[in-house]
Amino acid sequence: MTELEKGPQGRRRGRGARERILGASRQLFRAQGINRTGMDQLCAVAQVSKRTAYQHFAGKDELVAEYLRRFDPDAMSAVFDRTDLTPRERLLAAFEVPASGTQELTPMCPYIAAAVELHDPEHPASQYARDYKQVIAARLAETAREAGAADPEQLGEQLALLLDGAAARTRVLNSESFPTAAAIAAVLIDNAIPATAQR
Amino acid sequence: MTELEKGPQGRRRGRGARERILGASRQLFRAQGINRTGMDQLCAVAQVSKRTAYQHFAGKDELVAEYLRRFDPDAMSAVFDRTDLTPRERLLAAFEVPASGTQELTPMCPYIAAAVELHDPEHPASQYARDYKQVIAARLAETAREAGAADPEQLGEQLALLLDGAAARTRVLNSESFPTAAAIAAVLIDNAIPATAQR
DNA sequence: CGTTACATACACCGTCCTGTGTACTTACGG
DNA sequence: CCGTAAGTACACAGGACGGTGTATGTAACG
Repeated sequence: MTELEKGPQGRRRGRGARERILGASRQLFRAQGINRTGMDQLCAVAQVSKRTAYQHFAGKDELVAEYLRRFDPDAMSAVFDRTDLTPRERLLAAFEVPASGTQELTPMCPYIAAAVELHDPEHPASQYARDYKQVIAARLAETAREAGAADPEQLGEQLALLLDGAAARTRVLNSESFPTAAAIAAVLIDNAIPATAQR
Repeated sequence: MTELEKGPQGRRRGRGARERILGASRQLFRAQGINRTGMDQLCAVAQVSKRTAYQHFAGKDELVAEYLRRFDPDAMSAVFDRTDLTPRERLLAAFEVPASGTQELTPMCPYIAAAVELHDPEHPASQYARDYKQVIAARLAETAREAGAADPEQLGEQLALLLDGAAARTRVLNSESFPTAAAIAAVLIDNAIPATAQR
């Protein structure tokens, strides 16, 4: 399952090596973690020769960084760019569990996972993870401002912390924690928006 | 620095091998992570021969599990067993940054770090991490009950999520997040305790 | 057609890792 | 004082890992 599109014949390969490598990265880094995924296995899944992989990426570190960059390049625009919701509803929508019908857990936020696994704040991927987290906090703050929060920066940082807490806790406990985070978020949002701004 | 107590002469070693191994684990797993710490290096720091290490621990996995078990065996009793504080104050004290005068960050919660690094929910250390997190949530819930919270279980789970969020976010952003978590905790606690129970 | 950029197969290097085998030394306790 | 348990030194197996060298193939495009 999750076979990663395969051509008519068993033989596929051919031209799109870079994309196939990044696809395999998403699959394997999520399923096994970064450190436990060797380049050999990754190339096998991607149906790409090892040589080709190293012609596209200077090393595994660069591949990991690119994997993170590709993961959510527009920073949860599926939530923040929704025009059918009020700002307040958008803030709450950020905590909705994406998993639809399946029974599987929300996967660990890959940015946190990478920062922990790589364990080096100077690693390009760690730096990007930091940037991403700050962008998300900024977008939350911006939306909080639109919602009329008294201190939007603070509310943004608080909601960002809730997202990370839910991600970490879901991973450690092996059970969904986003509903708890959503409940907290509701309290914080109502507390942060002055009564005069609510409708 | 953090030299790990050294005897009068440079030669130390001798009898307390097991404890020295666990001491070195604490030091190195924290500083470098579990996967990036080899048994060779660990034995060198512990001043223990590799053979001795494997006579005390069946393998690295068992050592990691024991490292976690030894880390905080009484589940934050320094916070929860304080008799000089009201239950409400104890709940807030859980978010105080332990670092006193130093400028270093709160280190990543080793239980989350282990669960992410090992990446296997069946690993003994991952199971213990899960247990530990549940114990902490239970102690928070118990304290919440003493403080008169309307739904102590829920408040306990919420505060536990805040702790994990602060830990994860501190690690990713490389800047202290516990104050933010403490601010949220204060809001949640005041919201959860009925006015009649407050004083 | 021929050029060129992309991809492949496959062997291989050096390094690190967990873990073991063996033979030797030290120190405590009865 | 001797037996036993604890620790030591050191080499090495066996595998995974990241990464490279080389020579070959092939599809697209001018």
